[in-house]
Amino acid sequence: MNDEATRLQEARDEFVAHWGALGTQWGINRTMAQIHALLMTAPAPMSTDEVMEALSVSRGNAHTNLKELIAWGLIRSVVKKGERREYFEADKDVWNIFTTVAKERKRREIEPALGVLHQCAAETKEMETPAGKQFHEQMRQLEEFVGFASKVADKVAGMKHGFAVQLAAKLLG
Amino acid sequence: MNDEATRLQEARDEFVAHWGALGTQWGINRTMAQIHALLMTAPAPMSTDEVMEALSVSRGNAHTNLKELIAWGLIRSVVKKGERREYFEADKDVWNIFTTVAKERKRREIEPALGVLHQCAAETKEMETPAGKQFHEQMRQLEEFVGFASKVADKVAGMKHGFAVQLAAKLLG
DNA sequence: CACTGGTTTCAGTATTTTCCGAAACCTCGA
DNA sequence: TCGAGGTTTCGGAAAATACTGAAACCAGTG
Repeated sequence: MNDEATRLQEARDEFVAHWGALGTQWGINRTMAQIHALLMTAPAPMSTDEVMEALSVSRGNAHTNLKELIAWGLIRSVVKKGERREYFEADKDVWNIFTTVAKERKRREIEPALGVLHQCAAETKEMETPAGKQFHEQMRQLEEFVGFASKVADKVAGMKHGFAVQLAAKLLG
Repeated sequence: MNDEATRLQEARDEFVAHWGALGTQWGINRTMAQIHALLMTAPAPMSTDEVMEALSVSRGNAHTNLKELIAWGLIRSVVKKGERREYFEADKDVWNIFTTVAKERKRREIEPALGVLHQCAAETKEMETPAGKQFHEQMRQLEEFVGFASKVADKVAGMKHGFAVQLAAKLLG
């Protein structure tokens, strides 16, 4: 039954590979997504060298993306006592992962958009011509909506898991 | 007061430029995002040549991205009667834009992920070792969550604007 | 049927992003 | 202060993506 170990390894490799491919779909670089997949399914924290080995990537690449994952808050480094090197482990709780990603995406995608829309709306506030009014109105509506989305994202990302499930259940019911 | 026309033009250019930059942040190509911004703020439908002119891009580029926007459902082509060439106009309703984007993103980001997770979970369903069980459990949880997200996305994208506002108001209140 | 105005495709080029590999850099213990 | 083990940085190579320009194509009209 050592066969099972092999099949597990295969399944894990598959997961890592596909998750990496998916990552590129959503504008996350492949290596970063792969490392995340790897650590999410690791039975124990892994060192930089283990990651390099498992994914066949260079030290520089592994390092950059480990730091990036830390910056996102998706993994953290742990120090095994008596050891000098760093080990990394991923948060495995799906709800935590979700809220972390949601917060980050909000910061990167929603907030800059709000800034642009707000400015464009402000600049055209006083316009009198139909064209000016129409443009302003479009900006205002977009700003309103995106601002709204921003608030919703905050709210959801701040929820505890149980509460979110309850809410969603009601929504879907 | 022709000055207002100038300022409006500047504001619009700014919007188009920034929206394009934002687009790249979310994995949408710059030109596509710019064309969308342009058409969202156009007082009337525009032809391919007008788009090329306004953004200083090649015909091929304009054409490709116009088709892509049509494929997403964010713009549509209209034929002015008596004219031979195609004109394009964007849906300007923010809620429509949102649901359209949401549907497309779900299709591109959520559905493929579900497939991968489902397969990895299935492949490890019968495993007996702790490592195998743990991996399976992780896949199962991810699949469950993503499936859930998928349903929520459907539900929200299918809502009428008014209803969504009502719901969100309750959520934020 | 051939001309005109318009659309679509695509090979090659430019730009952007990602990755490697190696050197520079820390930090602790001897 | 040196050396070993480990981390960080970064210039340039490689890969992926976007864009151009021009040719092929298509549909009405004279």
